[in-house]
Amino acid sequence: MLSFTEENYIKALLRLTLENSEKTVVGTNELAAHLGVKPATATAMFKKLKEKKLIDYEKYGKIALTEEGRKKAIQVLRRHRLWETFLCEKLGFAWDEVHEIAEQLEHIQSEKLVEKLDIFLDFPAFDPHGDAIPNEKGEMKILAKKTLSQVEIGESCQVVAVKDNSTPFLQYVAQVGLSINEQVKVVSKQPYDAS
Amino acid sequence: MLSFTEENYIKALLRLTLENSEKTVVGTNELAAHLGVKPATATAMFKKLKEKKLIDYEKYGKIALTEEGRKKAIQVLRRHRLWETFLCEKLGFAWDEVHEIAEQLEHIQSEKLVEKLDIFLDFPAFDPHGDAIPNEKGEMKILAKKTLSQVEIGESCQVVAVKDNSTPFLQYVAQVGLSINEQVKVVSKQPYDAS
DNA sequence: TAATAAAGTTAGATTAGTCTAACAAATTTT
DNA sequence: AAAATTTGTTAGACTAATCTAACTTTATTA
Repeated sequence: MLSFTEENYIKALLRLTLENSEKTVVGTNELAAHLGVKPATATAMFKKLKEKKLIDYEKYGKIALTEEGRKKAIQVLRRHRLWETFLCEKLGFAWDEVHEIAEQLEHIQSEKLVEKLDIFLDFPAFDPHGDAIPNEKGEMKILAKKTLSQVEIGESCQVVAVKDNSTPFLQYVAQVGLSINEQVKVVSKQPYDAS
Repeated sequence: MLSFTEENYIKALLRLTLENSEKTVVGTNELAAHLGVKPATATAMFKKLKEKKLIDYEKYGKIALTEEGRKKAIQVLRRHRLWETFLCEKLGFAWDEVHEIAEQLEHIQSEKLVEKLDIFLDFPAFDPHGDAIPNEKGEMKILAKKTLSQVEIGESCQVVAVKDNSTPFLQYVAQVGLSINEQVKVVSKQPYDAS
C-alpha cells in the first residue's frame, strides 16, 4: 500500500515523462519543483521509492519509473482522470474547477470503487481536459495533437486538450469561450504570456 | 483546516454522543477504543483539539464537543453519509460495503463538492443504513426507532436502520435478507451474539 | 582545462501522530 | 476509610515527510 505522498511522487514522475514522449528520466530539481518540495526532500523519497522497487535511482543520477512503478502511477492517473470526468459530467463542475478536488479523490483506496466509477461513467477514454484516461489494463488512447498556435489563421480544427492545467490558464481559456471538442476556426492570434 | 485525524476524533466524539442521546460527554478510554488508538495518544490529541476550541477538556475530566466542534463534526458526518448514499444509489454498491470507502471520502475538502453531491443525490434525508443525513445547516431528521428485538413476535414494522455498522454484522443482516425500508413481520427470534 | 555554475546529497532539526512503560488520580469494593 | 481497580496522564521514543544549511558531484563556459 502506497502513501498519498508516494503516490504523488510516482504520478509526478509519470506526468513529467508523458509530457515529452522523448524523455523517460527526470532530475531531482525538476521533480521537486513539480511537487513543490525542496530537492533535499525529494532525494530522501527517492531512497524509499527505490527500496520499494518503484523507481530506478543511483546517487547523482536521473530517476526513472520501474515497470512496477509505472503501473502504479498509471493507476493513480486513471483515478485522477476518472474523478475529473465524474465531477464535470455528473456533478456539473466546470472543467477548470476539478483538478484540485481530483488531486484528493485520486488517493482513495478501493479497486472496486474505481471499476464501478468507470462503469458509471461508461468507460470514458478522455477526461474533461482532453487527456486520455488509461483503461483497466493501463492502456490509453493517443491523439495526434497540434498546439493551437501551430494552427494557421483561417484553418479549422477540433480542440481536444489543453496542455497547461493551471487554474489561471484554464480560466483564461474558459473566458475566451474555448471548450473541449469544439470546432474552432482561427481568425487571428492573440498573445497569452509566453504560450 | 482540520487534518484527517482531527476530523476523525471529533466525528468519533459526535458518534459516541449521538448513540445514547442522554450522553454529551465521553471518556478517554472509550474514545481511544472507538478510534483504535491508545489512551495516551488520545490525551495528546485532546490538548490539540482544546487549543483549537473544538472540545471542552480538563485533565482527568470528560470530553465534550464545543458548539464549533459539533458543527465541524456534523459536517464530517454529513459527508460520510452522503458518500455512502452515492456509493449505493449511483455506483451500485451493497450497503454493507460502503462504510470503509466513505471513511476515506468523508475527508475530501471542498464545500462545493458536498453541495453538488447533495444536489446530485436529490437531498437525501437518510443514508443506506437508515441513519439521518444532516442537511446543509446541520439539521437532521429523527425517527422514533425500536430495535428489532424489541418488536413482538407477530408484530409488523418497517426496518429503518441498523445500529451496528461493523462489516460482519451488516453481512449477517444482509444474508438473512433484511434491508432498509422493508416491511417485516417478526415470526420468531434468533440470537445473534449479544445483540 | 581550470573556474564557475548548476544539480544533487547529507546532516540535523521540526511537526504530526503514534507507541510503551511508568506514574497519578478517581472510583469502586470490601 | 483503606485497599484495590479503573481511568487517565506524562515522559520518552519512533516514523513519515518536510525544512535549512553546508557540502559534493557533475556540467558548463570562458
